[in-house]
Amino acid sequence: MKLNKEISQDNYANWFALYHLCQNIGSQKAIHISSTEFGKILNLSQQTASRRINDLEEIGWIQRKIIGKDQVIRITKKGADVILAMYKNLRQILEEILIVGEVTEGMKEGGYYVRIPGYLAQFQEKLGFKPYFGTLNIQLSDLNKELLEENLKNQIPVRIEGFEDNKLGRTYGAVDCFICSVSRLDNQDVKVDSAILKIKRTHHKKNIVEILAEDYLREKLKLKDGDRLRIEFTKK
Amino acid sequence: MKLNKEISQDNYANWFALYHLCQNIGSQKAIHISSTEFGKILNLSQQTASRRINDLEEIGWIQRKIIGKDQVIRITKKGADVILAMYKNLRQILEEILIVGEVTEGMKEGGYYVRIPGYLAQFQEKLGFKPYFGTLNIQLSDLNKELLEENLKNQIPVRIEGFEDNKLGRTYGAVDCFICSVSRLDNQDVKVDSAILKIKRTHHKKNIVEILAEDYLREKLKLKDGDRLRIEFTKK
DNA sequence: ATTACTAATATCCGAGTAG
DNA sequence: TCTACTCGGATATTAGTAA
Repeated sequence: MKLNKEISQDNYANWFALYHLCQNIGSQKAIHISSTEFGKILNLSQQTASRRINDLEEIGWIQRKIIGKDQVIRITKKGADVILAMYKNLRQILEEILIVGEVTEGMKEGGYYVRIPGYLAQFQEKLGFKPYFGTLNIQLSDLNKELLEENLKNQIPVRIEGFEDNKLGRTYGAVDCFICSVSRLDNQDVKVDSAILKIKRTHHKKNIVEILAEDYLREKLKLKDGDRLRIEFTKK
Repeated sequence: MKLNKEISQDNYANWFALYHLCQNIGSQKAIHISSTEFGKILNLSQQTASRRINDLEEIGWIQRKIIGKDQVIRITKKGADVILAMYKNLRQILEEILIVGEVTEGMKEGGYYVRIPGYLAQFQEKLGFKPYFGTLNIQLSDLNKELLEENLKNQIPVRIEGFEDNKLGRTYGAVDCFICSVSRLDNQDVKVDSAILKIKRTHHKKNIVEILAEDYLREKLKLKDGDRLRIEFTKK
């Protein structure tokens, strides 16, 4: 009984059709494809594939030219934006679901910084807490690391300035911190304000992140090696 | 006539249901949601929403507990992987569609490097071509820049080593190059082997990328300011 | 309240086919 | 060949309820 031909933007058949088109366009700017071929891609008949293409054109997600037997399709800006919007949504979802890592042993570089008075004073002043004298190390999967890095790009770091120790005659470099909160995966009620320590010369191989907090996190969250933690950014 | 209840993984109704669930779970590990509420999110009836939840559970994308009137849903690993797979596919699509920028004026830092013999010899040796004495500057949108950065992470750079010039008594830092090819958006047939110059002290504000090639790209591709170029990375 | 069954109905798909 | 129409049958959704 509906009069508008149900060609709406939240029709997921259309979304999937666009998605598959994009996948098959690859790096060309346009694709020559018949409705039969497209039907094969979508696991649908030529007739339905043809209707999909029509619908996508009506929505304005694609542009299409039929020249004789040849049909040339290109994705419009509007269509690319639809893909982009979904991409961004998925990224957000994954960041929320997946920024999770395992507690791993040792207090490495991070702990070193906390114990140097020139840094410690700054941590205390700029982070708003006096950090425990060691850091908690979190091991991330490649994907988690990647997602974390992407996330950090959108954060404004707390910059701990470098300084010189004249007596020792040596220089200490600047360090960036990223405010976050950490919690056990199995108890989201207790979230501890923390900071990720971003040290210049990072391990490129090991996806380990160092967490700074006021409390001794292993005790506070009753953590042992291998326990899983979620890192969150209490953002905007 | 089909006996298997058509609860398949490539059923996009299920995919969208999972997607919307994820969006509403947010950073909680689980969500309390009734089928009526879920129906509102999906723009579907309570009955259909209920069936969707059942289906998702059967596929193994979610896990669900009904305790009295309360229904608690959590995404399984398998479900998260489905989202992740789509994310990765979209990223690939966007990289192919969207790594596009506008030609902008000037030969900036890049050109400087090419003219220094200590660098030039290395460019020639390691890139396999003797670069033109200036670079082409490409202005990227924030998103394009972001996608490019992500892409570069997966590339192995050609490292141009730093060196010292004893006569001048100064040091030159290392530079990373990323092999790519560039082409006009409106003529994908001509692709020019090039390299992105990754200079340490990048403009953090301006999303400008510098391209090195054997030919004078402005001439070779008949470019003027504002023309759009696609940057591609030939295969993985 | 809930979830979810069954039956009625709305929607979608593809065979046949025209242009 | 192509695209894309009509229309009957297949499938999905919802209304009415039960539990």
